[in-house]
Amino acid sequence: MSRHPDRDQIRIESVLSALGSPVRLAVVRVLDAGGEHNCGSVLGLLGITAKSTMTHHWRVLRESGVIWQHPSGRENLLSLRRDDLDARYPGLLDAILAGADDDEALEKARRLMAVGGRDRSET
Amino acid sequence: MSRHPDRDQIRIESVLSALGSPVRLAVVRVLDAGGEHNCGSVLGLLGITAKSTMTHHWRVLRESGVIWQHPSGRENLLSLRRDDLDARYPGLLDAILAGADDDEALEKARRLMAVGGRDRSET
DNA sequence: TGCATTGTTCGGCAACTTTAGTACAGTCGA
DNA sequence: TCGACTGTACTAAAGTTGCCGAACAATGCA
Repeated sequence: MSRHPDRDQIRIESVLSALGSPVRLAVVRVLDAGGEHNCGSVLGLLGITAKSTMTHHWRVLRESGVIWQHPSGRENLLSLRRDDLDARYPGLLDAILAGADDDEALEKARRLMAVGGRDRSET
Repeated sequence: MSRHPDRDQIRIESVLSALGSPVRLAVVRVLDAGGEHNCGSVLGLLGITAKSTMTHHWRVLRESGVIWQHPSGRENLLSLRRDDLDARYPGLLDAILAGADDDEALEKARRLMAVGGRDRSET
């Protein structure tokens, strides 16, 4: 069931397209913030989504080399492959995570402006 | 015909999914290496592909905020939005471009090994 | 003005992605 | 051993992407 690529089998295109999805980027942010998670706990933090849907996303993240996924008891623990990603692509993950935070802050600020400052240009 | 996002409308997910494609990543590497290009010159460097296919890729790169595309005479000049990307996501573009170079070098080395060193594990 | 050049738009097609429902397999606790 | 729990496998529908040919628009040169 596994299929994790070795460190030197990771390709940047796969990493980028894996992270170029809102759901999967959110997963990676959760994993970066916390320690160990099982599938269900991440699923809870993201709000909705069916288990089978997430199984699909786990596979994309796993096969692109972004996460480790290993069974432990009846759970399947998830963790970021930070060491491998940092080794292959120094600064990439940090830049992406910082960028995601930045986007979120910017979005939040924009919403405040829309309420307090009379939004002028949006529909 | 344009539709370029403002700097603060750029979202990291769009950038990542734009660059998570071999063709578009190659385009960005070409733009990073050289100065100004028109559509045809990049198309030539990538080998094949129909013009209309590339028009599609230009749009993805343009609308995600990765490139500028502006008409000049009968050509359409392309350039990387390096300043905007660096401002929004410091280190991201450098990490990606370095990673792409690294992947390519690794791939090249692997091919040499396969010829000289008797490849053991591949199909 | 006529023609070649440059790239866009449009329509269609195949392949892939995302999502979810249902059924199932492994593990832990009672 | 039985049942609850965790997650995968399989299937399928809906949407998206990538690719291309043909027609079109804009420009510049002769």
